[in-house]
Amino acid sequence: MQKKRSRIQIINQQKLLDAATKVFASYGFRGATIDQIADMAGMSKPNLLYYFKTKKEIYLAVLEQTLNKWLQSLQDWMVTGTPEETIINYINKKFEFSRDHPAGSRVFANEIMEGAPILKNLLGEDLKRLVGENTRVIKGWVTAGQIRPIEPIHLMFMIWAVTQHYADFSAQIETLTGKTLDDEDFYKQAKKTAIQIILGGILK
Amino acid sequence: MQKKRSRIQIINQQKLLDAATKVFASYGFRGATIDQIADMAGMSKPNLLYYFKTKKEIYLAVLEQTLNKWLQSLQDWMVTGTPEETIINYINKKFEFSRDHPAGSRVFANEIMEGAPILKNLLGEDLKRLVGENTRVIKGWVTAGQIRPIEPIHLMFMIWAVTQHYADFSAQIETLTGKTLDDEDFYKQAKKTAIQIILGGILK
DNA sequence: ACTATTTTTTATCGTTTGATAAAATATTTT
DNA sequence: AAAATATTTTATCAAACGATAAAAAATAGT
Repeated sequence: MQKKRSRIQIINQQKLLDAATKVFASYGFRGATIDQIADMAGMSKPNLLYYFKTKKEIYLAVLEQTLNKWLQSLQDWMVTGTPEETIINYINKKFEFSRDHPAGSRVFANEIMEGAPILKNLLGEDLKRLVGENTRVIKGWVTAGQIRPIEPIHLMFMIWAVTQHYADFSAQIETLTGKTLDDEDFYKQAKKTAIQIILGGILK
Repeated sequence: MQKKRSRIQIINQQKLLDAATKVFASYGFRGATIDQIADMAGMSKPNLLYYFKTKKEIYLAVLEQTLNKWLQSLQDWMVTGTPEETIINYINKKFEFSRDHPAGSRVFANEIMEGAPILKNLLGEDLKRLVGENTRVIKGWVTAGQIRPIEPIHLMFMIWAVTQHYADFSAQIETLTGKTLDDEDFYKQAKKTAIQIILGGILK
């Protein structure tokens, strides 16, 4: 039976999770140190370990929180609209996530580049199922002649790639353009270009 | 005056660079350890440090080597052909790099996510210049009415995003599809889809 | 074959890192 | 206000890490 978390506990745990997300986003699990995380949260190391017993525990909590936000942002991709509406909606959601949770996006990227040892289990079959459903929808569009013949899985990879790119490589993008997704105009233009190309590439 | 490198030196340095590229690709600069690198190269740690005095030195050597391969693979993007030919050629080159140097691609990705502290200086203005030239070419296509109106920089980001995605997220791609770019059919299909969509999205 | 040089191994050092124990302080409950 | 509980700080540890010194072994030059 779990005791209910106190007010102070909730505040500090969230403060730590936010700090941890940023540190893990920059340096990955192995490269991040709990000293860094504690510092960024304005806390001592043993105090951090009072809330999360191990480095792995706080990393897991970060992954879980990010994953929830991510899945939540994708819930209604399955809406039954026209291909055009659906794709636009999907790209919108993904761009939103990249803008609102760039650190979370990079945590995923790091985890995957380390071989996704944790995320693989955490996602389990959920992502496979989700991808399976989506590919089936796209396949349906193709056979119904609503879009040009296309390999669904690669279309999905393409959408993921573009939207994540703006979050994961924001450092590079900023040196090249001086802008980030926080810039309203830049955000709109990036999204518009992605939608224009992808829709133009699959619609008849 | 530098003494010429011995046969053994050349072999071992390359062996270390190859191992280091893989380790840095997985864990980034901070997360990688020289023990891991030495192990993977079948060498003792002090022996590694005989060839590269510090961790930073071997990291720099890895970045430099990868950067050279990368720039080399992009040298002739400026060929004056039709937009269609040029884009296809460019995407081809990028896909080739992702297939032949996936670890190198991930080293870049890690470096950029750490804020690109080294790469920023190493690239200096070179990348900016390269990007500037390319955007000018694309802009030319637009004003000449050869392709649909498009924001050049975002088109470039899109091409980078897609091609790099297959290298950087190969772990995820493999769990979802069971395939990697080493699979000839998968490689062709990924490339074909990318070209189809991007060309379809920009050509009139 | 002998010497000089290069390469490898063994031993070790100071720091950093993840983690624990226990004392001190703050907060909540009664 | 006193007692009970929760939180924070101080002190410390063992293991891992980057790095060095010096001896041993291997290779190259004469």
